[in-house]
Amino acid sequence: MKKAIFIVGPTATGKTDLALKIYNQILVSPVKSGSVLISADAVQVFRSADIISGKDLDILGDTPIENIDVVDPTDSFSIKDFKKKTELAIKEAQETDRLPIVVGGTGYYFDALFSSIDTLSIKPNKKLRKELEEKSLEELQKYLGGIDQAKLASMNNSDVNNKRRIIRAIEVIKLGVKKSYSPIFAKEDVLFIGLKMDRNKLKDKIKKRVEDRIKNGALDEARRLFVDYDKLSPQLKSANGYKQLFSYLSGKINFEEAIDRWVIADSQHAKKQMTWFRKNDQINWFDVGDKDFEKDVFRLVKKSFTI
RNA sequence: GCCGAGGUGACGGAGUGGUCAAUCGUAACAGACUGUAAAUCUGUCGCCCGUUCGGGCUACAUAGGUUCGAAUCCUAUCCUCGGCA
Repeated sequence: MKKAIFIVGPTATGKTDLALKIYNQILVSPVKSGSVLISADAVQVFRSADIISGKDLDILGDTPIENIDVVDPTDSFSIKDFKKKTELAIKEAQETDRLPIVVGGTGYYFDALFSSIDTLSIKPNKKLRKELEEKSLEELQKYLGGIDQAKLASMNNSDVNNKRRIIRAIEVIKLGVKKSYSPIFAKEDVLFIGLKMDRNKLKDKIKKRVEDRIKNGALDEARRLFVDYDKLSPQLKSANGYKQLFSYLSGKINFEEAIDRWVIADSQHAKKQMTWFRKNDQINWFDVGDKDFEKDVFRLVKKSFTI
């Protein structure tokens, strides 16, 4: 018997919409006391970041959802916070006989729920990071090799060239691993539903969606946040849409270019999300281009939970 | 019409006789990922063979020419942009 539903897939495939439908379906089920919607999204955690980040407030209506609007735009939020909050929400759901439905596109966040990431307890050391960031890649590699040759040797070509990863590695070694977190369940305990879409169609949809968000006041939202730009969380500053509109507001690029770049960033994001999720062989994929895909999803849900 | 600048791979833009299938950036494609993950990083990127290595073909507006050798020099044509008419 599965213990939860995870709805994954690239942006703009209608994950929230499907989650809500399943939520409503389970609401009327005689064997479950309902479900709990939990978001796995690294940007929608921020308050005041609504339109550009694509919170589906309109389709959610009054339906409660966890992990949305949990921090201020100037706060930081990390995978550690996600793991903590999500596990709490899942436990609570289980205690009240409700089914946890985690929906989102941040693959890394999902993975954190299945593995004991020992280094997660090691907080970022701002001073150390600042200090190390000034060093060149070569210097950092040398430094890491000096304190932990094995770690350096274990890093792949991609990571060895990634300053950020080397700095984190050094940080971890300096502070030492303290405690480990055990996962709340295994991948096999989860019914994975993956939504996908033809790449070109997805690109078109992303473009339209960006245009809609502009019509719905994305620029005003960006302006409001831009006032406190220096204090904003780096995560928000670099998030799709925000990054480009901030760039426009600071006069670096014109509006049209900002829009174009936003669309491109979203498409690239979708591609990277697919790269991430493709590795997970537990996912049951559904093409949202198929007319009857929802029926198939419901059939699978029913079968998996006997509701 | 005259004067000036220029036409390079999907795009931007280097290169100004040989080491050029052509630096670099973007886009695209594939991938990595253990506290920034919508982040950060890696690989590929004219076509065809062949394993790394290599080999062949077609290419720097078009057509000729000079030269052992041209994206680079010369001539003509077409086109673009700026200035003057």
